[in-house]
Amino acid sequence: MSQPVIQSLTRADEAFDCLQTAIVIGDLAPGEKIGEVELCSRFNLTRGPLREALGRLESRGLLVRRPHAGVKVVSVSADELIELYRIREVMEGLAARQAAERMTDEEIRDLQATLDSHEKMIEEAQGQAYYQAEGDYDFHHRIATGSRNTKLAQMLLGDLYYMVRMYRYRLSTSAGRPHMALGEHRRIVEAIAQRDGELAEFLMKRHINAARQNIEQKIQQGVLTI
Amino acid sequence: MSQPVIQSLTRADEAFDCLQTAIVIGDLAPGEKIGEVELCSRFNLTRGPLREALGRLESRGLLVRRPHAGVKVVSVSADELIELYRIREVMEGLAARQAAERMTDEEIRDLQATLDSHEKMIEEAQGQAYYQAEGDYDFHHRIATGSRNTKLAQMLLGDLYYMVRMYRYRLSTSAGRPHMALGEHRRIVEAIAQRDGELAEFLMKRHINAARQNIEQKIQQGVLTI
DNA sequence: GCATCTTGCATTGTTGACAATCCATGGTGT
DNA sequence: ACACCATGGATTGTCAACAATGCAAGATGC
Repeated sequence: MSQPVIQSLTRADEAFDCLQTAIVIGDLAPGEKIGEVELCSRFNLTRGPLREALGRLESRGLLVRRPHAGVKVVSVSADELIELYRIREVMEGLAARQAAERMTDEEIRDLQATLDSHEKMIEEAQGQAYYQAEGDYDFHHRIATGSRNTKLAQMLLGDLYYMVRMYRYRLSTSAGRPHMALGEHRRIVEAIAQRDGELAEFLMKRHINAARQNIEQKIQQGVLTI
Repeated sequence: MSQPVIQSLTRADEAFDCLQTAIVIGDLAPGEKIGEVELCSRFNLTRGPLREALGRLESRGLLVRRPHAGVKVVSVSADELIELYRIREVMEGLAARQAAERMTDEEIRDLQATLDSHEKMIEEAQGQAYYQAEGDYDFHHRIATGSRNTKLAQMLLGDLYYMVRMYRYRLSTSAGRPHMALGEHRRIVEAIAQRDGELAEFLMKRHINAARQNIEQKIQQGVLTI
């Protein structure tokens, strides 16, 4: 008998999730100053749980809080976004290497199947970059957990990705990039399937490096203002 | 006129600091289950601020919380400690590289002076590994902030170091290691002074790799049980 | 007319009481 | 005697009122 494992979500947890997604999808814009009472009415909470959630969000760096002065959503500059990608590069490189060493054969097959479905999506929904963005997230998510490195996965999934996703809805990937990214994903998985950790790390680093350059280019062209 | 910048610390901040240091120095042992009221009386707080602090600590991974069942200090296994060092390796490698590119000349001079004082300490207090441990922390701290990568510094200083320090008081570094570590530090700073980011990264990675192997060895020898 | 100080208001921080949940102990039935 | 269920106690989660602090608007002096 599998236990239900409902483990009654506490209000603070709900508040945390709500706020986090609200920030990530841009419902709460970066730099926006928000009052506690306003948030309470908006999410049907009382201030107790809300404050606990705010504390958690703050320690994760999604919002900043000055005593008696209020709380506002963090706004990362273009430079900081680039720095985020530099961090991703080394951390996900490590994740890929450890994933190559530790993922089960079944997980790898699943990953390959995932890429197949992504390919289909890209072909069918030509130009619909959204799927690719979600797919990209899915891919990196699996590698992070596949590393079997608890803290690494926690830092990637709990900290970095949320900050990156904050800006994803503005970063409509450029025309040819989804196809290219898929190819890079394919090669990474190939390396993992061959249990070649060193190669997987190298390819992953290059993959994220390319994504970073893509963004950097757009910022310089003025296409993307942050 | 430099502003006082007292910015009234809130009770929750105090609570957070108190608990964090209590956990780090081992006053609250890993795995120990702790009640809220007990903590309140121990640190002279009320439950409101305490709970907010607990939330923050939880999201940083220093303690785990099950709804209605209490909170206990996280206990990291030997394997997880090793994994922590793997993460440090890549992240601090990046920090060293960026520090080499961005630290001011003054900061570098300060860093060199710091190493000089460490050397003195090691010579004078032969065997007193504590200073070395603190010194080691100081060194890595400066490099992290010197990287000018806000998020990177935040992740290193706010997450990883605290977890590593939890176990530092047990990891009395072995006999010859302080001297060797100091030499490694020297070479890293040298590379930074020459603005050779690539070399700084390489040396830092090797430095942390050596520390990891040192711990791994001790665990295998059974000297260190976690 | 401009700057500075003061006062009032709005917002955050804190507190203690109340409600909901879990754990353990003791009882009962088989 | 063992297992299961029920009840009591303790602990956590939640709430609403109170206190403290910062911010802004208005008044006053230069």
